[in-house]
Amino acid sequence: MTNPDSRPLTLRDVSEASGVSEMTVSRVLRNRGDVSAATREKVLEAAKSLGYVPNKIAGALASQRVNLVAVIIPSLRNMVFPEVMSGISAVLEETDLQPVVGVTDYLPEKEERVLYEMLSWRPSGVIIAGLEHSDASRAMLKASGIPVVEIMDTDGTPVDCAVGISHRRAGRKMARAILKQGYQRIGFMGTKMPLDHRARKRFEGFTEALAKEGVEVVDQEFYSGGSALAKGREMTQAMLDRDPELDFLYYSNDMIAAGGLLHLLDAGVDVPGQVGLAGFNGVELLQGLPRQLATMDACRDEIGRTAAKIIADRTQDPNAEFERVVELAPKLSFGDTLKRR
Amino acid sequence: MTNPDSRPLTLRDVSEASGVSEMTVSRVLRNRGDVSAATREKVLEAAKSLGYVPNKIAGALASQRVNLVAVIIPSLRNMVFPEVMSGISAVLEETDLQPVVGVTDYLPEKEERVLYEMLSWRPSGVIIAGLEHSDASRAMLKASGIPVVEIMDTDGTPVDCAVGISHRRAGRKMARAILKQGYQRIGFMGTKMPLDHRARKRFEGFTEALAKEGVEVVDQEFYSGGSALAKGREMTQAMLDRDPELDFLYYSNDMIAAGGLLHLLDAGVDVPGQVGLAGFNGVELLQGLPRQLATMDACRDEIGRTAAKIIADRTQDPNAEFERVVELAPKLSFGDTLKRR
DNA sequence: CTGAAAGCGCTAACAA
DNA sequence: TTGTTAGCGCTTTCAG
Repeated sequence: MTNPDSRPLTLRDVSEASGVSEMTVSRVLRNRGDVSAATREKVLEAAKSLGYVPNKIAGALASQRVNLVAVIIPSLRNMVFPEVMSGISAVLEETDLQPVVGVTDYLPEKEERVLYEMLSWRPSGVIIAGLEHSDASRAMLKASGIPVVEIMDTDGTPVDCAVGISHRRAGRKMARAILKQGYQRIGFMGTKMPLDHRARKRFEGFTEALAKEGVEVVDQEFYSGGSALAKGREMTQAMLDRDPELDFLYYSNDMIAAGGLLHLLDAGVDVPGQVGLAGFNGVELLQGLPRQLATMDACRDEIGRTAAKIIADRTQDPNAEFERVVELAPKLSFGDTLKRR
Repeated sequence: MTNPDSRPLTLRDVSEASGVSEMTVSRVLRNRGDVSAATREKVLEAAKSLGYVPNKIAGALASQRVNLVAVIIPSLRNMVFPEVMSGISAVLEETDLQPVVGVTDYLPEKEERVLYEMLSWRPSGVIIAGLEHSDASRAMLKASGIPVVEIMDTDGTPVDCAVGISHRRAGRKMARAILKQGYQRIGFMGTKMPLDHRARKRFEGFTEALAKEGVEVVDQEFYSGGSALAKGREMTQAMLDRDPELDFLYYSNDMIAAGGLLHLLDAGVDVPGQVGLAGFNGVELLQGLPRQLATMDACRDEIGRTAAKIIADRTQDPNAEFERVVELAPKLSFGDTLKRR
């Protein structure tokens, strides 16, 4: 704030400094329409030497166009979302659209506030995590008249369109893989997050597929707060203390699974011979653990890219075709912790 | 996009629906000025039933006020920045200001673009990581006429004001602690990031303090890309192969330090007896490792809070007093990997 | 190729 | 307590 009182520069300032009409200055600055090289030169020089920064607020109001895409996610702490963001940014950087992030902390009311706030800037599109929203949020999305892509999840009905994976199917797939390896006494650990619908759906799919084979989860535990690695350790120890016969542990995310793995190795348990282990997400962060964790890739980057692509296409051409639901297939990697024989 | 062609609602629509003037509708919706309970009621009902979402673009243009704070950081992947964001959000949530994030990927040119883009929305303040910016960026910040807080680092001269820690001092402090424990043959591993000025300054402070005691870093290695944990493992193994006499390893961040730790334990090395270890950042993520890493807390949350506080105060009162440089003191934790005797 | 006029949707300032 | 008027800084549109 070296320049606290001087009025911000306007087009008019550039116009006066260059002796060119505001309109033509505006054209030059936006590379719109034909402007003679000489005039363009004059304008550019004046703008640069003054240090003019255009006022997008006025521009957006006049043109009724805002090159912003609202991206609404539950958290930045969970590495999943920064990775989705990367995919989105990578695609939007090829266009003139810009992502703007809003964080909901997994709270529907906060989601509603954030959404309202973002929509009031009249963005060109919305990318929002999950298919579960308050009625008011759904109403706002519907009324907005802009492309809306719900991401991460495809188990449900999108307001407009969706890109993600089926977490229910992912849970089932993992359950089948575990049973196939001959594991039988299975424990589950996850976050205590009634509002993390995707974790819930995975768990539901998981138990459902087990049930189909007559197997039930022997024990389960949910945590909240604290360091995931440490919690994974603690819960794993506690669960094995309660039931030393457990032969498989399924975790709702890779971090707590890693904690569990470290505990088991410390305790001298044979992994995966005596006890198998699997997490979820395929976070790159964790490559380099003593054992490579069995996990399932959530297609984060591709989800981001696909969602951004849909927004970009539909922004460019409102009649562009698009799929209502894009279901990606998560890849199961067995790592070193899911193979009995 | 269920509602693709219908014109977005305006104040006028609410005005007509409620039979109240636009101005009064505006007052109600902003809780400004005195409005009779009856009128307020009518307006609120009309607005809600129509599903009206105000147009902040028009509002901002008319009022010359934008309740946005631009937050410009190098990356969302490095957990440091989401944590700073939390601090910022926590404070701004008490005000009517909203953070908007821009990511630079550690590239000065991208920083310049992002800054330009954000300033063109005329935010109420800027929080930007680091003290090193291109001339153009510094010029824009100076000319903006709004409060600018440069965060994370205090080794240098801020454009307006700064909140952070001295990374040089942090490096020195760690060096002294290591020497004091009697370690002598010290190796260093870090990211290959010429543009990560803070890591560079830590390293400079580190070598400087060692030099003062006549000690030199015996070996050093820099990496880029890949999983930090895995890289930490590999580099550590390679370095110890090159020089088995090393007795201390200093890493530029906790993730690679954790990889190093896992390798050493696998290799049966006595930590910290035979080889000591230290990282940087104090990421909570890593609590739960077999040994608690020695590290230094970068005061991320407090940096975010303090920076946001400064912006909030100065936005409310342009003449508010504030410190030009707030240097926080990083706390050194010895954990289990930095104590010889 | 360049310019003039008329708003975009809202709010500051004033009047009633 | 409520309403009226005049812009905010730009872009659209239409005329030169």
